[in-house]
Amino acid sequence: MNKRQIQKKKTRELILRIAKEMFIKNGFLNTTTSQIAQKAGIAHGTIFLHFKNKESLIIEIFDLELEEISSTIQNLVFKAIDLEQLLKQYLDFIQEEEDLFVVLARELPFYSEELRRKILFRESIIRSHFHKAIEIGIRKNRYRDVDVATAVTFLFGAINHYLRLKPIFVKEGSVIEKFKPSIIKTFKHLILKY
Amino acid sequence: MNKRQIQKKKTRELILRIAKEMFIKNGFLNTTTSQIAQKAGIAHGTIFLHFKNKESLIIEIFDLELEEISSTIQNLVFKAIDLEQLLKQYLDFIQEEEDLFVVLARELPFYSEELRRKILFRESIIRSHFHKAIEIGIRKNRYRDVDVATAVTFLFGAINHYLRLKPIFVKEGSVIEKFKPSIIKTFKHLILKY
DNA sequence: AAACTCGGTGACTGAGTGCTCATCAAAAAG
DNA sequence: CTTTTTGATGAGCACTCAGTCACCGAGTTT
Repeated sequence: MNKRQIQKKKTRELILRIAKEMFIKNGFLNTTTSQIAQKAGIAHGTIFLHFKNKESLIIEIFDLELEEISSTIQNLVFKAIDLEQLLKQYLDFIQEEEDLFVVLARELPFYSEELRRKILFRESIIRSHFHKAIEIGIRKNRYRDVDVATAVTFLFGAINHYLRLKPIFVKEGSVIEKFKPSIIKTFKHLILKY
Repeated sequence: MNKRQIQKKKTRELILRIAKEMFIKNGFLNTTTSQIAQKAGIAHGTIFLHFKNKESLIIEIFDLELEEISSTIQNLVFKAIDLEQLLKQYLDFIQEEEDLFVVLARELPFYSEELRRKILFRESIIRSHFHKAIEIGIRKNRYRDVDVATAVTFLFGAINHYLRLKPIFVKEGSVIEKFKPSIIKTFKHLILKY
């Protein structure tokens, strides 16, 4: 790589890094390309030299981000001994990346078809892990015979509820941390026999 | 009232009616004041003659709408014999006004502080009815000793989940209708002993 | 009938937005 | 050294939006 190629790559990575920071902090919808350029210390037009449009920039960021999330979850699934462990660790992970999950919980319905499908596809994989774990428990007669898909929706719905409306639940700090125990307890109530 | 006052009132009510239609159909965020004016067959400026700004127009519409919702729910509570009846009738009501509830589920986090507080206040009243009904059941030893607030959040979280992402669940028609039985069943699982 | 009032008008403003393109300067190629 | 290439620039474009204001004319008052 010659000087030009190196510089080009650096600029591209700078844009990705700053954009990711800003998307997570203020959401995708509320982050403008001018803001990104300003914060990155580059010209506004430079962004469109590296990315066809704002949409493809966000798509690339989410692709990288979702890939990372997926592999982290994949690790959790292998490590987690039982369903409670899985849920606990999943909530820990959300808590670590809470700003990102808050943005996703809020903005998802407003994203483009393509982006929404990608995110929901990843979420469906995560859901399927819970799905399987519950089904196994039911088959072993350890869990109640619940409607598995709906039970998972109850769980994910509650998590998203806390994330979406985070400011009314906590002034600062993590909302997931605050409600983790009651989420776990209630989910256990839902599936455990007595 | 003279001719002028009558005409003024008519225009005001026309704006409210058309705006409400459009807000419910396309959401508050995606409805512009120009669109409202065009559809109402009046000049754009006329809107701001009757309402200080777009925000106060939406606030007035929601105030009327939320008042109606509240009184309907109040009636449900008196009619409903038990918790299952209450939930069933509440879901029936959401189904009737599904377009509005879809918009609220999606856009709520983006509304102004004032509007959000108003909507959440009404929702909290509805939640409190479920809350009370569950608590009574627990005291009578008919329900399990669940964390009541979280159980209600699981329920409302799931309902909002279906509403927010309606297009991925149904192509057309009501998403609540489709999932009503499984929502009721799963909620019963959550609170009923066996 | 003249003067005044006021609801309604719509062109206009200003603050955005994503995106473009003529231009530049430094690096690469000849 | 000269020419060509190319990444970066930033003024500016086309567009959207909520909100304003000088003006009009029908309705009301005198």
